[in-house]
Amino acid sequence: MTMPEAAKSNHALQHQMESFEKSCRAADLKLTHQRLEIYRELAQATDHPSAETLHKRLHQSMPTLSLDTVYRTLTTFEQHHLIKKVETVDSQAHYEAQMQQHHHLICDTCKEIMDFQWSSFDAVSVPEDIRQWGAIKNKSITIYGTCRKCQALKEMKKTE
Amino acid sequence: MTMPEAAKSNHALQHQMESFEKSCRAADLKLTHQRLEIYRELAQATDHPSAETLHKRLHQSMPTLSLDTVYRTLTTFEQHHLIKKVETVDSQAHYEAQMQQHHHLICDTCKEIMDFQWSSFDAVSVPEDIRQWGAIKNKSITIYGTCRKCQALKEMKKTE
DNA sequence: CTTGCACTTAAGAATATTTCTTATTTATCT
DNA sequence: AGATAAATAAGAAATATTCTTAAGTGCAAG
Repeated sequence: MTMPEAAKSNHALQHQMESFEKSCRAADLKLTHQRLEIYRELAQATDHPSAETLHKRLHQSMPTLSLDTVYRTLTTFEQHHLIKKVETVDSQAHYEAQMQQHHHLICDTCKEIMDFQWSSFDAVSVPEDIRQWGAIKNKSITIYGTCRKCQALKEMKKTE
Repeated sequence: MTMPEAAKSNHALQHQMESFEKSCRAADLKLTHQRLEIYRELAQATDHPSAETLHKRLHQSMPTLSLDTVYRTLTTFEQHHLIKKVETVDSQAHYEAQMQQHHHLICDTCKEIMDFQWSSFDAVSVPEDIRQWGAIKNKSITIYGTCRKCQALKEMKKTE
């Protein structure tokens, strides 16, 4: 089991970019500056950002990048299975570039989404009567609770 | 383990309505016609409807019911933990009145969401290093795949 | 290395989803 | 039944996402 990823190393990111470029070529997607930067920004992020958040971050270095391009590009990537939309109860859609099997922890206070692995769960197959439902492709867990940071903040407020 | 609920029996629904009314009184929520009908419609539904879907269904019997009231009422119910918002990648928010621990099957073709139980999973506690993250309140599974109905349709198209 | 063309982008308009404002109505407590 | 705080309807507004169109760009063929 691995702990929540720290900022990705340059080497790992570069490798991921190369693999991304290869996938784009295979899918006949042109390698535009916008696509490369949007993918890189998402791959570097550890917080499952929304289109708006990505746009804000990229605006610094690409002042003419339109929000629509971010939306359109994320949708294109998702259709080609290069990134994933994250299931949330949020009004904005959130995205991740992490394509390996993993699960999510969501803090009910700060709403932060963290990745985690649980390989022994991944290995079990679902009960027979659920398999009847159809062709199962994937199963993933979402854990809800309050993260340590938010717990600590609540404690502080109590003692005030 | 129970299979996906069939249309709820009159008796069970009546019981659920009584329990709902009790919770409303306890929470100082006035028992308006709109609230009762919105809750009843959601409790009867097996498809995790959106506010818009509920509004369409209720419009027949309550032509003056506003969509805003449906949104506002669902939000109120959710804040009082009388219903739940369902995690999806959909642009519209989906709701359910089922408050017992359960999990979801989502068909990638027709997008239908079904409930299922997996009590042996519910019983296991999460690995130690994940428990470090904070105070865990709940864990739930989402299974993706193609339901039998949609599989059958795909087969038909192939043989055409 | 230039030219053509299909694909992509930016900008603003349009649509979709959800929430707010305000005047009116209603449930509940006397 | 009357008072009152809460809830509703209607339309306006805010937020989130997608579409239209004209201009720009990657990349393949010459």
